[in-house]
Amino acid sequence: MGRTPCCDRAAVKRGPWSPEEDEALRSYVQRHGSGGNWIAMPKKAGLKRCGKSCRLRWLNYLRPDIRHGGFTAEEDAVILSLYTQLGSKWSLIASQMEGRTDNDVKNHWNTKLKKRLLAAAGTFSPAPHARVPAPAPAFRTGHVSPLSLVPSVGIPTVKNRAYTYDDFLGAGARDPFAAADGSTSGAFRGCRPPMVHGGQRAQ
DNA sequence: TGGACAACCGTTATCTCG
DNA sequence: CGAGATAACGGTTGTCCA
Repeated sequence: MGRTPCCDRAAVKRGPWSPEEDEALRSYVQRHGSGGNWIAMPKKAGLKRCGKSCRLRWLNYLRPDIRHGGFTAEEDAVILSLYTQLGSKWSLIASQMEGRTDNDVKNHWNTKLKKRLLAAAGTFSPAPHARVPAPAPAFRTGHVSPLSLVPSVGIPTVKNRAYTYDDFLGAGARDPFAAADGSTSGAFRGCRPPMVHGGQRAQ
């Protein structure tokens, strides 16, 4: 609705990624990181893709620490528990689960867990008010660190602990991939790492 | 204050499998 | 061919800097 597109649709390739494109993106990010600028990166990497598309592809698919599918019952429990506490804060939920992306968690919820929950609610509790746990009011203001809420939830955790900002600074210093991907930044919405310059954030 | 950017999340498109 | 799973897109929001 009257919004300028993030990139020139005519000039960029869209749709599914080819293995060649994956390889180009992977090798570029592994060698250089995103260069601090996803918008400029595809050009440097020789990709005819929107920077946003590259970023998403890397974060959701190409990162070496990503796991796909095969959600365990424990992970299901974590998602369910966090969803009842946080609502659809997929990035927050994903940040509590090793190797999972917000997109993965969201897809898993929408395709499996939601239905399962509805079915279970229908079986065990016909009362309308008891069907789906009402999500907690969304907080997007960033005035409160969302992670600070998680330890009080009393959930089974997949990770040993919740990461802290310092953990990621440290990980970034050790691991070029962690430095490049920004994968867990969602956990720090409202208390993000400072930008270095021109809107770029230190990872 | 507005532009640029990353991050986020809902929705849609595409693929896969029965 | 339809349903389910997954990948990608579109639009919004929040933060930073000039």
